[in-house]
Amino acid sequence: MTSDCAACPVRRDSFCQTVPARDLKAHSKKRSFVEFKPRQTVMVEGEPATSLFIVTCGIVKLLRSLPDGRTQIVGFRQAGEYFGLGERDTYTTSAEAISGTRLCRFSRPDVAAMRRALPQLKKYMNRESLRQLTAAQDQVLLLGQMTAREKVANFLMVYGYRAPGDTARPQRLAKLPMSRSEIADFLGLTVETVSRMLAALANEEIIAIGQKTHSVHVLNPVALAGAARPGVAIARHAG
Amino acid sequence: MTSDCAACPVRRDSFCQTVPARDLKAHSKKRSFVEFKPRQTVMVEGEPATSLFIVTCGIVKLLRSLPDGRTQIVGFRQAGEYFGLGERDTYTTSAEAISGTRLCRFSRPDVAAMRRALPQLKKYMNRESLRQLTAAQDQVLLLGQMTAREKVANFLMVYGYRAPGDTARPQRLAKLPMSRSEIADFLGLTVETVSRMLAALANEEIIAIGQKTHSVHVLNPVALAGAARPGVAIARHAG
DNA sequence: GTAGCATCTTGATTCAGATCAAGACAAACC
DNA sequence: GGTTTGTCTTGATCTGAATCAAGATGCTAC
Repeated sequence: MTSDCAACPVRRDSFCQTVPARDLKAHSKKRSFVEFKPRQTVMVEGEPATSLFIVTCGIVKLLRSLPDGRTQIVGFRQAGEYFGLGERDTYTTSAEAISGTRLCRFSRPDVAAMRRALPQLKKYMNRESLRQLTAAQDQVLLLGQMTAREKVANFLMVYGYRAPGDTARPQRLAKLPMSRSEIADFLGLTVETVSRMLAALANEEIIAIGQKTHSVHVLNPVALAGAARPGVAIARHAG
Repeated sequence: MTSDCAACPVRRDSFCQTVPARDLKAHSKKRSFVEFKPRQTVMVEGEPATSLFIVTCGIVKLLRSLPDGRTQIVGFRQAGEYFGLGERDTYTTSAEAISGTRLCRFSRPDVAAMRRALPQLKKYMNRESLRQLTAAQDQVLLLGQMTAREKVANFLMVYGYRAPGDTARPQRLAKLPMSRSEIADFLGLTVETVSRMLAALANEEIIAIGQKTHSVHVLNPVALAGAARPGVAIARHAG
């Protein structure tokens, strides 16, 4: 169950840390790993909800769509987080791999059995769904009240984390795993506006944008926090 | 535990239906009812999270604020629903009574004891937090992608429910419990825009607005659903 | 009654962000 | 190499909703 991808940071309180792989194995009959390439669909909104997915490696986006094609990303899921089974017997979101992704898939009865047998798993899932609720409320505040500049700054505060082991000066951020249009769909903006806001922040020397890779480097974390409004941040992995 | 206010509809799967009052009483040592007047504050974002509240009667709004005063309503809670204790050890939202409200308050240890002793309560709370998550994602889609007109139409589809026993023709909706400014804070709009959109819908004879009470009457549910975009609706009691 | 205050509506104007349009740049292919 | 294709950036213009500003209406108190 542990991530075998050194680049994927796993939260300390995550699934993998809470429930050792061997315990899961003992109680799950149909556990199976699934791999997804970038842009590949994992599940589709409205289809029967049969599986619970746990991210082992990579990053997945959860999305909701309107009939006319407008799409909103309601959250991201990273290593150690789960998605899939929820309130209803159909999936309430679609899911798509952003980077190359490895997921652990459990059938509904397996999940029920494991929840019964492993109290620490049940506890983890309850805590995690509360965390996802708080993150979704963060996103509601962001979408409902913030300006485009504030939205982008907040996004960078949360998702522009430094890669582990990166000690370079000036402080630099890892290449964002998501594209400009994914950032836009998450923030309720257009690609053009996201690009303009990044350009503006770069112009103020708060960030620098990599010439070739489009990666984002934070030059002035304090000013970035100011642009995001102090005391306000969306939780990582909103959802 | 049952609502003693006939006007407050209680969902069939709600707290009150799931867990009989006597069972709760047996396991809770410090259970107490609290009453709130309209506009009275129940809890404040950032303060230590000590209580879980269950709405017995009335309606409560949950809100998040930015340092500069901008406020976003992240959800409403009605009879049979709970709020308060969540992911963190401080409240992540403030709560304020909209109508006159009666709440049932439980201390943290009492909640833990009851969850241990009453499996149906634990199950209800898990289900309910998943429902609140789905509702919050509905709101994210609404805030991120919908126009003002669509937002207001969706809101009416969900919160403009018919009062029980109201069989009048033409179909009429109960007076909305929340003010225009509360609708605005929930939809990420301004009061003026909400008022204008309601006026526009009234002008198209999709709804009628009560002259004295500002209550909203639906004249043409089909057209209203059209304005909200078919197949898209925010779940009641978004949260 | 009417005075005071809060809420709601309506109109005029402004502006942030969307839309439309054109290039710039990069990775993938032959 | 050159061509194709997709993503990103930049500029010009448009527009939906915010803002600013009056009024209208309703509620409460006296």
